[in-house]
Formats: sequence, C-alpha cells, structure tokens
Amino acid sequence: MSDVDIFKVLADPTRRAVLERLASAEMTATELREGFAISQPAMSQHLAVLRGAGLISERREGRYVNYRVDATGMAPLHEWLARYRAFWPGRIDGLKDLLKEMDQ
Amino acid sequence: MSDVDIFKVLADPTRRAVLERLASAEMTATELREGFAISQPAMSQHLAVLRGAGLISERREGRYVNYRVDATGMAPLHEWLARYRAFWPGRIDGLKDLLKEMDQ
DNA sequence: GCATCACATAAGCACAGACTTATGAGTCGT
DNA sequence: ACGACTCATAAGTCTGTGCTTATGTGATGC
Repeated sequence: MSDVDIFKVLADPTRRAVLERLASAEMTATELREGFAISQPAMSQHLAVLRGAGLISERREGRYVNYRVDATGMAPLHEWLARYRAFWPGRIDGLKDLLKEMDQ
Repeated sequence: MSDVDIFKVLADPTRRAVLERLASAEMTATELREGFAISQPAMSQHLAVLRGAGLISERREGRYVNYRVDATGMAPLHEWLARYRAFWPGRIDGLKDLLKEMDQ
C-alpha cells in the first residue's frame, strides 16, 4: 500500500487528467470516462492505481461509485520536492507567494 | 525541450537517486556511477534525460563533465502540486510550517 | 603520434505497463 | 426472477523505455 511509487502513478497522462477532472467535482467512473477515448476497464484500472496511491477515495452509492480527490497520497511528493527547495533559482521565488495565497 | 514530461522523467528510481546524490555535491558522471550497478552508457542516458528536463546542468572541465542540480525543471511539478493544495486534509498542514521554515 | 581516459551516441534486446476483449460480481427496475 | 446497468478482474497483446554491447568524439599524458 505504502510501497507504491507515487512518481510512476503520476507518470501516466491519463491518470493526471483524471485527477484534474476530479479536482472540479466528485464523479462516478462512467462520468469520468466521458471525454476520454478509453475503455471502461482501462478507466477502472487507472482508478485502482490512483486509489492504491491514496490519491483518490471512493464512496459507494448503490451500483455507482463516486470518486473524489484525496491529496493524502501527494504528501510524499511534496516532501520530495521540499528537499530541492535549496536549489531553486531566484526567479522562481514568485511561486512561494502563489503558494501562500492558496494557503488561505 | 519544454515538452518533456517531468513526471515520466522522475518516474525512474535511478534518476531520482542521481538527483539525490547530486543534491549533496556537484559530481562527474564517473563519480556518480559509483554506488550504482549500472553501465556507463546507461548513466549517460539518464543524465541526458535529466538535463533535457532542466533538472541538472553541466559544467565541462577538460574531459570531465561536472553535474549539479538545477531545480528550474521542478517548477512545473510544484505548480501542478499547488493545484491540489485545497484537497489536503488537515493533518498534513504541518508540512506548510516545514515549508515555511525551509523558505528562510 | 599514440594510447588511454571520460563521456556520448547507435543499435538491438527485454521487460514493464497500458491497452484491449471477455467475463465476473453486485445493484436496480419492472 | 430476469434483464440491464455500473464497475472490477482476468488474460493476452503491443508499445515505450531502460538496459546492454559496440563504437564514436574529444581531451590528456607520455
């Protein structure tokens, strides 16, 4: 469970697109599939991977399953990034302000 | 150049290990190779990928090439992460303080 | 000049992983 | 109870990519 490689999980563009869609609203697998040229099993497999990485959580509702973003799994990624903060050139520092805004 | 998928670049554990080693000190390709059970061309290829993603920069010194971390390429990753800040559960908020410490 | 070194590039192989179709397991409406 | 549905799992195929060996390019030292 915890030995999942978050980087490999996010390396797939489709999975990142799924996260982006879920960022706007909670959704079922079928709703998610709209807009993707992908089969139902493929989507199901991606959702399983995302769930295994703690990036989404599911809420069963009858025969539907509603998925939503669960950023718990992003913590390792954030910790990893923090390690390289010291190497950021000055011109990127504007991001810090951006982050502080988003903290509100 | 800019259409490199930073997630795919970082999906490889060897490349992340290379970055981690370079985080401690600037190093040549040969020095880097110590500790890795990997051929010289394989390391060279990894370094090319890292450089293409703007994650490292090189400084030629005679027949040696010194590599060092260049976190410029990590900006897209940071921006991507920021988008999901809103979904972080409360118990991860401690990381914010950590980040603020590291900002000094 | 020539051998040796540090590193890059070429070409081919082999495995991981994302896709497919087929099927299984639950849930709902009639 | 049965058919239609939502989603998950199984099994097989195929492409991408990380590895290898072989070779190329340029720098250094004798």
